[in-house]
Amino acid sequence: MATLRDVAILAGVSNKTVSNVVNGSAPVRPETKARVESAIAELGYRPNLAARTLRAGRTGVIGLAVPDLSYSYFAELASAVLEVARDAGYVVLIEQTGGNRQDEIAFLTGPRTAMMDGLIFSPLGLLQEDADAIRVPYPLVLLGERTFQGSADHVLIDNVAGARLATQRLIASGKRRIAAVGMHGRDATAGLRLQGYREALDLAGIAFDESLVVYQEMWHRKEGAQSTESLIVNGVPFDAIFALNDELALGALRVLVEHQIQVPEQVALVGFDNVTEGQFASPSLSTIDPHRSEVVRVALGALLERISGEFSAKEPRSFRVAADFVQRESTLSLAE
Amino acid sequence: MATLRDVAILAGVSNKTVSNVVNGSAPVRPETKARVESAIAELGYRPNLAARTLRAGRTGVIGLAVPDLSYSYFAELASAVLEVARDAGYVVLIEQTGGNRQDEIAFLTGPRTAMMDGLIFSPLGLLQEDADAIRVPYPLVLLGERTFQGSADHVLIDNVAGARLATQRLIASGKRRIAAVGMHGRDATAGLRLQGYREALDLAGIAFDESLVVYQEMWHRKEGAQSTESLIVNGVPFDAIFALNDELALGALRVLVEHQIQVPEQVALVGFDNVTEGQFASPSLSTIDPHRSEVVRVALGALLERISGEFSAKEPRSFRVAADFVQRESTLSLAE
DNA sequence: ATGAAAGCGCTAACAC
DNA sequence: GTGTTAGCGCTTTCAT
Repeated sequence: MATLRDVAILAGVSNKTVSNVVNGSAPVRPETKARVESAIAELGYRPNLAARTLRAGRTGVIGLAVPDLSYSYFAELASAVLEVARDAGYVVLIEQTGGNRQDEIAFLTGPRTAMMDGLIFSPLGLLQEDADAIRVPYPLVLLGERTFQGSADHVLIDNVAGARLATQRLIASGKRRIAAVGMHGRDATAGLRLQGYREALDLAGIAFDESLVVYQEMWHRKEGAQSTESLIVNGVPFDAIFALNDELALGALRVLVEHQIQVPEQVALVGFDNVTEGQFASPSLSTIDPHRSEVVRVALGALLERISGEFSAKEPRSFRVAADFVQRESTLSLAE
Repeated sequence: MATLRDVAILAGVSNKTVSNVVNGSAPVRPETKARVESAIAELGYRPNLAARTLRAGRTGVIGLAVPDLSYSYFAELASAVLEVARDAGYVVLIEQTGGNRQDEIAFLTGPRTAMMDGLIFSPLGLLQEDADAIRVPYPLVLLGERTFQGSADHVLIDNVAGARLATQRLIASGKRRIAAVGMHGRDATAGLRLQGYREALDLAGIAFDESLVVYQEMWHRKEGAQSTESLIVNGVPFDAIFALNDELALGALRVLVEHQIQVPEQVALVGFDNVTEGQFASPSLSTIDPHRSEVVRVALGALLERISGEFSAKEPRSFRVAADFVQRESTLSLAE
């Protein structure tokens, strides 16, 4: 591999001049520049990033850590991060944490974060008491709902309001026995979404019925299917389902259709996340749109401000991104 | 940020000793080791990757370039790459090329590949005559069907055989008017899959009917829906659809259901890729499984051999991974 | 506008 | 087992 020095020798100039040509850091006489450029072409010279990084102290790499890229939601999130980061001149290192607490903590301080200028982290297993774990020696932006005390910036997704909205739409369309699918204590998201659900019931004066809450640790299509199956098998009467995410909803839909239950007439259905797939289900899936691209824009903006030092106050910042309802075929449309 | 030198001074030892402790490169007396370790902890020392890389000449980063991560297929592929690469001690930089030729070529030699020890590249727009473009100064493994002359290793997905198989299953179940959805000249994949389709027709003595081929540049659900809509609107009689990928198939399914066409009785449907989503469609989607995880295993294996120099012959290698049929509800099951 | 030289933090070769 | 030292390739003063 040719080095900058090789280019300098071939072009008959010094290191500095080559560097100036490569980086445009200082004006170079046109003829000198031409000589240098042809030497670069001849040798197939490419700047060594490691050396540049060693000098500059930054790598141009940001990290994105998500539980699992094979979930539509995180894949679409990652796609958005890649796009925005590229515009800012960064490359992105993606990491799958598996969503469990141990691995998430280990990752944060492990060697795999070593070359990142900063990290966008969508945690799942991390608990409130892990506030220490996120005190890391690089800029960090958390995605999601958790408000750790005094450490990293985070972008809050409006889980409570979104869930409330979803449930309210079901209620407004005349549904009363609304099942909530996907509750668990594994992470905060589930609890917050259930809270929104309960708030909507309260506001409408509908009693909360524990038998309508289906617990699931995982949020895949499979669990959505199982949950719905169990509601049916157990003979629990219900006229709507609020699935805590879209994948659960799509699994539920599959089972409803199998049982020839009319959606939305007999049972209406709403998910959460607005993954693309929901548009093409039959019937198409009503959902809560958490505005992924806005979340990404805000998160990356905050991260880049931290990296550049443009924003350097110690106190962490919170940004809240609103969520809204997307009406599709799986819920009755409200008369205007 | 503390450096190795700082640690050495605090522990009262030399650089080398600290390095030995950090890397286990040579035995260190337990008490010395303990002193070094406590100095590391006290200073919060983390090795500087750039410096290490500059010395060692490798970064521990591999790249993965795909057209777009928001396609289920590529997201699931990426997820597999991340997993296997992690086991091999590598981190992964993911890049979205957009699938067009210009950007793909520019990316290959651009600065964004500079820190990669090697690259796994799933091209779309690249043409046969771009063989030069893939002569890059780092190990490269191509995913897909293209056989560029004398340059990079590649892992071939068995498009022709897979498509033939899909079509044969439809024929065996009694279908005769099989539409092929998603043909185009944009990349080789479409042509190869159509070739497999035609081979199956020929073998069964069914005449190829151009009116059953629907052209689409893109392979999203949306185009699958449009294609099916157009077949119906144009009054083309058909009793089966072979969609060139699963997303097209899922879009097609949506329209079939909308029109209350019985699947598979009136129209059977097969896709290609075996994305998870197909299992939960109603009816579930029969498809060709290209064995993604095997593809990834082979590709990464080849790449790592090139990176380590374990395999250094100039001639590029080809690896072929078989594809097979997955029977689900969208095709009639064959009596045994 | 260009050159000389120092040094970013680490590892490896070589001494002791 | 441990210390000394040279240099990986680049950018960046500081001269000229």
